Amino acid sequence: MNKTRLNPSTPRCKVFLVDDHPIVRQGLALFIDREPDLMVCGEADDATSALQAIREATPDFVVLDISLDGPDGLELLKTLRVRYPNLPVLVLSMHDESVYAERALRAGANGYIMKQEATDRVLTAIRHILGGDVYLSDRLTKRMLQQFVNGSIPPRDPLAKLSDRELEVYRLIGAGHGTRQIADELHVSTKTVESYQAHIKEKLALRNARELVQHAVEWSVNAKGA
Amino acid sequence: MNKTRLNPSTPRCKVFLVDDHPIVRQGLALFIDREPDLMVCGEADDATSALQAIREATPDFVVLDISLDGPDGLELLKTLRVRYPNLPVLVLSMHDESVYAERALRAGANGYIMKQEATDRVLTAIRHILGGDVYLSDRLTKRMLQQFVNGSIPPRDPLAKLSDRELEVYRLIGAGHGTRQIADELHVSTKTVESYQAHIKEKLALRNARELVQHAVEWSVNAKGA
DNA sequence: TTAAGGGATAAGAGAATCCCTTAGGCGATT
DNA sequence: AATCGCCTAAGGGATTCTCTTATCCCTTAA
Repeated sequence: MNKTRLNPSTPRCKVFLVDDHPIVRQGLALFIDREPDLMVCGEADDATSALQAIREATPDFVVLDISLDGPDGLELLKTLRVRYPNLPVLVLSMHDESVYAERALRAGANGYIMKQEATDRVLTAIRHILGGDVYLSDRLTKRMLQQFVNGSIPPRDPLAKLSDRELEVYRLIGAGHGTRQIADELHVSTKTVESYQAHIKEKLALRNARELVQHAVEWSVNAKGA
Repeated sequence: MNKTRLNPSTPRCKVFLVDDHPIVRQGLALFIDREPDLMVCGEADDATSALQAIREATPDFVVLDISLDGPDGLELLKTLRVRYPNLPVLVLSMHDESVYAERALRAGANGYIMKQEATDRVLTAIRHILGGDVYLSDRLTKRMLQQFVNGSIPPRDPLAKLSDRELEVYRLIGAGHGTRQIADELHVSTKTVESYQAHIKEKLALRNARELVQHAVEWSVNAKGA
């Protein structure tokens, strides 16, 4: 078979991109459009517009960045899972796998890949997933298997104790956002955000609000950690 | 005139890319290479290999991501400034401007642009800089001007505008201390500490208390203030 | 020498947040 | 069926935030 031959009877797979960095989006788009069996059918830079655009573009595949402004990628992923249970989603992240990978998979992602990885890995991942597999890095696969074998492993990262929502708030705190601002971004009451902040403080053993901000900012500066 | 005709008498400007995300690098590369007057002459994903590759590729321009693994982009920028004082550098960052822009400019960057901005802005920025200008976002330009106005001519270190007492409070904020705690430590009233915090916010053009803590923590993490 | 400016200190007041307690709904696990 | 964790959010007092204003002291300039 010839990979370069375009066959109109097998139309290209329509891929939708969600990432708040236009550079990344357009870079990916150029790459994907070069493939004979793939094409980009739309893009979005935040969760809200993504949902709308996806409804109209009816993609066969979504590439999703975890760390969006406002409601983050994890939230969007969960919503997508409800509305389109069979739509395959590949999660992109600039963060180390240890922080988001497990959450993403639990939320129904079909694959997880870091932006540090080579670009053609994205294509590999897309094809793996379209073939029905789940795509993970070797390292992460090993870790998940190990976790499977000996029950659960002691979470070395204290952030693992945070729930998805709490982590989302934590991230926004690290970006310098205020309580009210976060409430608006997540479309919940300030009281709810206050609750999350209290939970985070307790789980991370932080004594007051300043220490919480300090912790979150330091984490976000390191931005990838181990 | 045909734009597609390559004219050997006006060689394309050689651009070097430094970013630890291959997706971003290749996306930018595809974009830049489409321009008739620009071309990518090399790439690197960390500071060390960047220095070596730049020596060999002799670029006319460098696009540099601030947040690299290992020695970060700021370090690399400073080194480049020493070795190639006239080599123009555009700094890319995924962080909000308030975090790194000042440091980058102080370290000698010719422009600062966020990955959230449109891709063609990168091209605009490159051309601006090649024309001898400095490229900043409108918002950032405004902020810098304001600091220029209500400060003095040398905005070298924005912290230089802080009084001794204010700097002391700033330090303690960066350590995660609360208002009351700082008041006790300095043996003054909480009202006084509140005043200092307000002064600091104004002098550094920070919008709210969270941003103040963010700024102070980031400063203390970088622990050099140089 | 009188005025002006900046730094250290702090009070007043309304808004926002912090902090602690409590709680309903929901899905998963037991 | 009971329990547990998560998401959501309310009540209420304590603290902080934010803005405005002010006094005292010291230095510099008119």
